[in-house]
Amino acid sequence: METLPKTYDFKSTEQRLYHWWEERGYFKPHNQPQNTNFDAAQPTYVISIPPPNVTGELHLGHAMFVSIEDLMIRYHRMRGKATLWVPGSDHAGIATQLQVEKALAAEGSSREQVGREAFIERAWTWKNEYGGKITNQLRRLGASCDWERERFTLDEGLSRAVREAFVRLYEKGLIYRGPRLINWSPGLKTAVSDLEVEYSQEPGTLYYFKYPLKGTEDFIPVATTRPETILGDTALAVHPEDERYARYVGQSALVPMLDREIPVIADEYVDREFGAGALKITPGHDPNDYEIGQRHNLPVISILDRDANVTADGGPYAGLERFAAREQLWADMRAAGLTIREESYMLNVPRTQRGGEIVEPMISTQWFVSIEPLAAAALAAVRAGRIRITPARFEKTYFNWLENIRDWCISRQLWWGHRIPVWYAPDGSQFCARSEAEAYAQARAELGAEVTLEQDADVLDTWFSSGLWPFSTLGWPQQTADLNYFYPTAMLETGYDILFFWVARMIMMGLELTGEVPFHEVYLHGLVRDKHGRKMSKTLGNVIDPLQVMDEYGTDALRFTLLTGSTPGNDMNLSLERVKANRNFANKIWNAARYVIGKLGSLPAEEEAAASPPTLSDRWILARLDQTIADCTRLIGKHQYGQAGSAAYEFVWSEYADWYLEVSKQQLKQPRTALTTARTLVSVLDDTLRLLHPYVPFVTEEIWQHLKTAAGERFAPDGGWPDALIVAPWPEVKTTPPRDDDIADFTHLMDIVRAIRNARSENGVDARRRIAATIIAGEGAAMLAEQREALAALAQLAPQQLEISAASAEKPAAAIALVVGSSEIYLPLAGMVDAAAERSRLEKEIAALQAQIKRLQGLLGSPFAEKAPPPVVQKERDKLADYRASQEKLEKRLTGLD
RNA sequence: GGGCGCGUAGCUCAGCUGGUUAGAGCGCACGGUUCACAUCCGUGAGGUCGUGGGUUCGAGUCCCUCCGCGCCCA
Repeated sequence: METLPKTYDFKSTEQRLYHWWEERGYFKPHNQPQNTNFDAAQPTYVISIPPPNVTGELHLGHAMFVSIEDLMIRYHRMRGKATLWVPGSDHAGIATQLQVEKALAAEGSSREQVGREAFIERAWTWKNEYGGKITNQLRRLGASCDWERERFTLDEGLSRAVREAFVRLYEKGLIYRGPRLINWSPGLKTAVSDLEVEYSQEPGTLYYFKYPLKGTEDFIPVATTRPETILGDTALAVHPEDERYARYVGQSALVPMLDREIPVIADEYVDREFGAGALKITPGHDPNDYEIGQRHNLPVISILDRDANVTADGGPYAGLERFAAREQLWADMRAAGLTIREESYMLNVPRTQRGGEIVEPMISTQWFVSIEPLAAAALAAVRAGRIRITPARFEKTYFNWLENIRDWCISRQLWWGHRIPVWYAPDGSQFCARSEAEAYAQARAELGAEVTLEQDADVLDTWFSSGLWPFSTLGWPQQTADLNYFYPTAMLETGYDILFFWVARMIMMGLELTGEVPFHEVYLHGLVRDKHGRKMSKTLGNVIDPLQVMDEYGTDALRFTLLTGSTPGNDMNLSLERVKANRNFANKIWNAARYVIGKLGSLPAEEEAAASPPTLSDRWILARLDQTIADCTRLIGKHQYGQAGSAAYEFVWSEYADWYLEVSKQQLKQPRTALTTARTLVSVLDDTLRLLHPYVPFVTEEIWQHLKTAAGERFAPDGGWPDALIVAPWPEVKTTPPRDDDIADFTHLMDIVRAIRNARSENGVDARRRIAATIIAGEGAAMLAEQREALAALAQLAPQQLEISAASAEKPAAAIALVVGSSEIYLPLAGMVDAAAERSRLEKEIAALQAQIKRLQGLLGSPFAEKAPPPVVQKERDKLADYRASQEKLEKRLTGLD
């Protein structure tokens, strides 16, 4: 006979099982083009992993997405779909480059010193050394990805996809290059996209000053938060209806300290209430000003260079750093009598998502995706329901963003990334091609054989390659067998914080390049915060490391906590107490199984009990299992993963373990019922493990393997034991229609047991003492009689002194009387029943019932009885009848006491 | 300025399309060495579901107001 340790030891289990699963090939689709018996008609279920940064370290965001996606994957695998989870990682241009630069700096070197080629080599070394870290951490979470299909965004295949995508968009006129106002990161020395800029409210200063007008002593007062940009002003704007300044429109103003002449213009954009009511226009360094500049054909002056130092256009300030220039200029203006005042002001400061330093809007020649046509298609796909987003409210966010989208700046002045596939000839003409050779072919045809080309120095935004992820990982642009079979994918699961960065861009790219939606469904989860709802941060010191949590409580406990503690699209606060509780849950299942497996060794032979029909308890647990299977399946289908998990949890703990296992102890002692009981124990446990497997894969697989061995052929499920739980079929409801009467009967028994336990506890009866009981159960008598052993065991009654009858004239006098539905229970607690106390207790019970009766009488006398649906009304009528019957019984007892 | 989410038991959270004495875990009180489990078992206390109003026979659930917290976009 097999014996299991007393507690579940996740440490000795998790790694072993993970390797075993992987080795056995369970992470691969059972049906795939590489198989000899491949069937292209079989349905698939595919998820592309949100590729973590290759330099990243596991955090709870990863733990969250892995838990949810692995649940989805395991569920569909068990449902029989050809299930594929494509793993991979992202080269994360800026993040990785910064890491490598940091390493170089530590050696007293820099990327400029080592040069581009050596730097990239260095980055690859870095990637190869640390890149496996994050994927190994994903494995620890139990991620059942097909690792043989693992991809990296800078792989040759994916790089080819990136070049192909670029060329196609370029040839279609959807990619262009040109000078535009972009967000410049002076620290990183690269352009970043609008999305990579974060705005933070910070206290600052609003500077008021006089804008001198040419040829007069007059001036217009102007306010600005960034005085240094005065150097780049090319107009002064007032509101067209502003009487204060109307007469100046058309005249010229003089840029302070530079005396450059600029026009005074009128534009509706000016807010007369703000500051002094007039606006200086700096098209070279402000997005709004840039637009006004375009409307008025204003010249654009760049007064800051790539390092955010003042350019020659800044005259005497040339060479100063931007904030030094601000101070110097303001001091000079003060000396010149041009300043008015300064007031403190809350600034909206643009900072880079990565480096955190202040972004400088500036004119720069960059590559852009002409986004509107792509956005239109992406909008249409979701509007038409070809892609469904859960929770649905994010569709609105998605629409709103795409409807107001601006061209996407895709070039980055970095080295680590996909080099832009464009080559320039000495005369400036550009050739966009899939390879250098192709570019040369084009150039020679146009410019002659002697032409020499130079490739664009920039790389592409990392999100450009991420946008191709669902199809590039499957082989696109080649029409591979994988692509044909597995694309479009089924589900895209990720955090709502990258809806725009990633999800929307994949939809746009997928539709444009493959003509199909890249996935049919999007599921967005929320952020994981600390137990008080604060964002986790190193400065707050409240970061919870998932690896530590797994070390302490096990992977299953963490997964179950994340899965049942969150609702779609909402942030969750993680508390370690809850993780601990879920570790206990894993142990609970373990011990239930330990009991079942232990019992299987000591059963009577088959012939002794071959024909025993299931008892009420057996039928009840099977009926409840069916309900739980139906609930879990329905809820998972609706993406209500938390509720489905809780339903399984409740079933295992509060029904199977707390009640059925206890009953089974009695039933197993009797040869008549032993075998059916064992069979029921095994089959309910088997199905329950299947239901829980997507949530807590390790403990369930481990138990299931033990169960399979112990139960053997004798108690095998229909169709036999599969090789492993991970590939076992998802449970089906076995009995239809549901056996509601069995549930009602057993529930009645449970109510009786609870009432007796309660009475015992309230009367201070020693928990170990077996007491006598008389139960008068009317129509329920036969049912209870059949369950008398169970009843006696559960309520700690003395079996010889347990009387169950339909009706009885003899009601013990010195006894506590309980009424549970249609049953009356008498507990003759010799020497413990105080008549006065019993009377007062009964009176209290009666009063409570009367209150309920009164309430229901009122309800049923109201329009409720007319207007509510008949079944609802009937339910209340039945309740009223029950209460009345109970009241009657208790009153009789009360008078009987005299 | 526009949009969204949250506010339910001391704490962390469920509660799907409104159905009538509101659930879980932890914590708390009392009692338990019953042959699966003290990472456990039994019993119990604890909530006017942020506020005010409305719709309805019926509202934690739908609508509006306000208060508090958070997020996204501009």
